[in-house]
Amino acid sequence: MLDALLEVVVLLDADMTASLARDGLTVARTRVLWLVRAQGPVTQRALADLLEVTPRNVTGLVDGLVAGGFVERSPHPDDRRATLVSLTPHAEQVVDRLAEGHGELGEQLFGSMTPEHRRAFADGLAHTLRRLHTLLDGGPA
Amino acid sequence: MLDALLEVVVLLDADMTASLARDGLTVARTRVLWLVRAQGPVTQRALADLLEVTPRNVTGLVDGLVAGGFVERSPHPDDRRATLVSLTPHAEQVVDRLAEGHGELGEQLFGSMTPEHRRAFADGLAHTLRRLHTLLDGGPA
DNA sequence: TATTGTTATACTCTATAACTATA
DNA sequence: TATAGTTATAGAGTATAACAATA
Repeated sequence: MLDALLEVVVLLDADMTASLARDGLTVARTRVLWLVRAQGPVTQRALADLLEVTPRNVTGLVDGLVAGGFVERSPHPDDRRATLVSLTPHAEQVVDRLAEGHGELGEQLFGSMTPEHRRAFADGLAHTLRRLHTLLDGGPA
Repeated sequence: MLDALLEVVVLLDADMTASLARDGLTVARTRVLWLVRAQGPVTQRALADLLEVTPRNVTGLVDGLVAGGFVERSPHPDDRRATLVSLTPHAEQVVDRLAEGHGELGEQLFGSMTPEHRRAFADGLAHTLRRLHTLLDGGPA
């Protein structure tokens, strides 16, 4: 069963990577866009905390997104050390489309399950998630 | 539901990455070890085909594994162009232990499910896998 | 001619450390 | 002193292209 789950992991990753590549995006950069859309303009420091990644890494991700025309940097109005990152209109469109695709993918993956199967599968996922959180948080180092 | 599945993806990846790091391994290099264990000594060309990765990439992966003492290169007996990659005794031990850990992880994730739940979840995974294969193989480009 | 594996080069994601400008 | 973001440096995974040795 773990093998099936791991195969799902691999295929989902391949599907998402290929899909994003068509828009000139990567998984890591798309996570940034997703956060900025949810939060509105944010500092790079906040992005680093939310992504659980170093500030240096955020610099690189934002550099790539600026070069691709997905985000813009602007000075923070109150703190001259800080930079605000915001979506361009183009990125807003792209991310909206990605959100639609997200819904469609769910429909394609689970839409043909019967309601009972879907509920049973959701239960299994919830169970697995709880176990994984236990492993990662409280598990043996 | 897709969100739960994606969270499982992220956490599983984090768990495996952390676990492998304790042995001085990465996910990509471990895939090589896994294949070599299954196949016996193989050429780098064969590894490139099996991993669906470029030959140049295999050179790098094998370089890293040689440096870590996990694999050895030896000349192919019949084809002087080719190189055979084989596991060191140390790697055999490590991979055996990883295989045990694989079993334990399955037990930790699914062992506390009731048999009916486990079967239902396995069904859901199989369904999802079929849909993913359809998407990736025959899906719209 | 075709194949095996390499060097050369490049891009992405990630990290630590040192530094600048600001708070 | 502390914080925000940068440059400098490094390692890992991935790719294409050119090339040498061999088939």
